[in-house]
Amino acid sequence: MSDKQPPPGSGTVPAPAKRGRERQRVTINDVARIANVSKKTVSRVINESALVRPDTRAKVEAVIRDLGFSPDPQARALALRRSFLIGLVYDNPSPQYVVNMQRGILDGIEGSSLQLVLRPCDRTAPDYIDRLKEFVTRHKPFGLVLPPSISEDEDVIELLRAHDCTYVRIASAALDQRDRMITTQDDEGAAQAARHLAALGHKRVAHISGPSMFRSAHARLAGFKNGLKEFGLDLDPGLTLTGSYTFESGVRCAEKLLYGPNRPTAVFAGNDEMAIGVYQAVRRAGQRIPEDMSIVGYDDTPIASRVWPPMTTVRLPIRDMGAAAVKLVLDQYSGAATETDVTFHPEIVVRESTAPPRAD
Amino acid sequence: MSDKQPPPGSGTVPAPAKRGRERQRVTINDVARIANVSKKTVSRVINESALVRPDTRAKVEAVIRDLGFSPDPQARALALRRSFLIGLVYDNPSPQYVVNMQRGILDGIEGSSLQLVLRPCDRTAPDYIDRLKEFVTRHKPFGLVLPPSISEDEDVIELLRAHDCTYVRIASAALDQRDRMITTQDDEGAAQAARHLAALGHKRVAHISGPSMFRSAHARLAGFKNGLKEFGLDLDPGLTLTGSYTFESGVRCAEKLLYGPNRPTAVFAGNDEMAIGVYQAVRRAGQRIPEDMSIVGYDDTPIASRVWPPMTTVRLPIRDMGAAAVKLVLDQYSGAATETDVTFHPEIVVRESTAPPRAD
DNA sequence: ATCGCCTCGGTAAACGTATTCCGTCTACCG
DNA sequence: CGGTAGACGGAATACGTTTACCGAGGCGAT
Repeated sequence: MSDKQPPPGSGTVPAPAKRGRERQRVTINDVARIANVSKKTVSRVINESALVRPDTRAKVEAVIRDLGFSPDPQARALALRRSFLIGLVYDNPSPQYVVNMQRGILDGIEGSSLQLVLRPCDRTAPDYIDRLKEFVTRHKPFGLVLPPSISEDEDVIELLRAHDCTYVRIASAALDQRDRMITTQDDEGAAQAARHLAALGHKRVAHISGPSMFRSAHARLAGFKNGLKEFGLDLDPGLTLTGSYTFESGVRCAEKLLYGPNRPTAVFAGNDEMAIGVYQAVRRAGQRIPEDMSIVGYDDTPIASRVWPPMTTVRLPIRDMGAAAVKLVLDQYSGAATETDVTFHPEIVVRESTAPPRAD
Repeated sequence: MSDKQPPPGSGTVPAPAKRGRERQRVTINDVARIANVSKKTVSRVINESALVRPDTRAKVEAVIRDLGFSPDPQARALALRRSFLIGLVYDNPSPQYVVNMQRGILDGIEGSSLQLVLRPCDRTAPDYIDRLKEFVTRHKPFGLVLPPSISEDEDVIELLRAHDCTYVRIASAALDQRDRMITTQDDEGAAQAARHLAALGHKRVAHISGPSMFRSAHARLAGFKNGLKEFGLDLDPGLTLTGSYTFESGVRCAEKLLYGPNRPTAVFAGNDEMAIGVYQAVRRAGQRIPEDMSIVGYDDTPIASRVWPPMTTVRLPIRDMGAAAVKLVLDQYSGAATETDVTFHPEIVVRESTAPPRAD
């Protein structure tokens, strides 16, 4: 059926089969007509405007349900100059971290009309900021979720501000500004790791930190030092290496520790990915975990509980953080005057990769 | 600020700063004006129409570059009734598989104006098909990539056909129809695993297959049997278990094998995720890999080379497959009469989780 | 009864691109 | 030099939604 009234008197053309498409898409006009309201009122209902009486709203919503109407995202995007895409912009080298973040975001957009689009990028690429800018100006995302590293790039933040693009940062609490942010107490998590190892009796402990580009790397290093200090221990600078949050870098650093002077009895890695690298190096050297070397990771990604022995690590509720990030984006849109930052607390989960050091 | 043009003749306002927004978005009209062509010609250039002279095309393209113009995706989507989103619809229980597939798709859309959106779903949910339908009708994706399990659901295919939504299936070669498909010779890969184990001297081998919902599970089981047969071996039905492609199911099945009668000396798991579960169970039982139990996985996801000992597995070029899938979608759009299916061949990569069985 | 707020309607114009239906002009081939 | 196919223009409309501007009616409070 055409939704256009044929001009009265021109009864010649059958009219119905408008265009080749079988059944025409139901539009906001149909809803308005059937519900006996104006299309603007329908629009008001859809956009959650408060200026609509409850019974009217109910009536419109009933028609919407009956007709199975849902507003065309492309048309809305064009009119609102804002699409309904949530962009996940990441350059995190740990795939597991990214997967968990994705899950969280998907949890968060459940029930909304948002879609998750992936925007991996390479912070070392020269055109990285331009590509991001192009994405923002072209696709006008509804919101952006910025996990660590990206979230700590002030150029990015400035860019997003300039184009008033909604964003939520996920970052270490170290950042000065706490607006629109999901923070984690990385120093606290690292301190827990330090206390755990110190309590087991380790004296010579090593740390493999993440790349300096990540604030979390600094925060975890600092927290680890502080935790050790509580037990009167110092972190030997010679046992403080810098990796890149990747498996391979974990292997490399661990090998330096194993074959260098002053071999440590325990290693705290900046993330699970590198900790698994330490596993590999220790195993390759024919040594045992935890008897010959205790290992602690960070993040508690799935692999931590899949390796043998199951790995002691600091749990970060990455998935929950992703969901919370979306919630903040949504809140910012609806103008709800809720909190603009959420803090998550890490917690050590002790498994079997840590034990007292062997008596030498 | 009103966005209404002042009536001509009222030369009081400076006019340029139209709307509060700083710099106005450059549109196709600007390009047409500056390039001295009609906006239709610009549209023709953008949409790769053949009916445009090379020099005209060059001129327009130059202006496009100078102005930094790029057509508004939302407006295009509205006009073309087709968005520029590539949907990855998956229910694969192995996160690593999904990550690799994502990477491949991202490789594939590089340089195009497409975006990757994630559509996880649950094939066991009652409304799973309705939700997919809603996505397709509402967002009118440019194309869908369907990895195994989803790709094997004929209801889905029928749905997509009805809404003429472009899609590409990734599936075991077992499927009868080979159109719009990325196929892998799963039986061949499994046969390689069988030959490898048989050549090492294993007689009692077990198989943990994936859920019957996946064709790959059947293909790998069949291929494994055939491979064994080449060496005069049979697959004991009692040593043929069915998992769900998850780590936990791998653990459960392995425990049955370890503590059941007729303990095997080698296990071939339907994917890496389950194979890692076998690792776990064997380790938990205090046994050694590969001395007490040889293990072979499937997929060669990153975890395979991260565990200890590095795992022998059958490599599937998942990332390449994802990229190839996008290529097929793009080809279908441009009407290029290229091949409509691509076949990938798996290849066993021998690491250290397999060895001859101990002499009992 | 009157004022003022809340609710809702009508019309028209955006938003930026694609498409359709011609018609005109150029260039090239024979 | 004529014919023809290819290249391009102009104007209008569609795509489906939002929004601006105004105004009208209803209802409770004063």
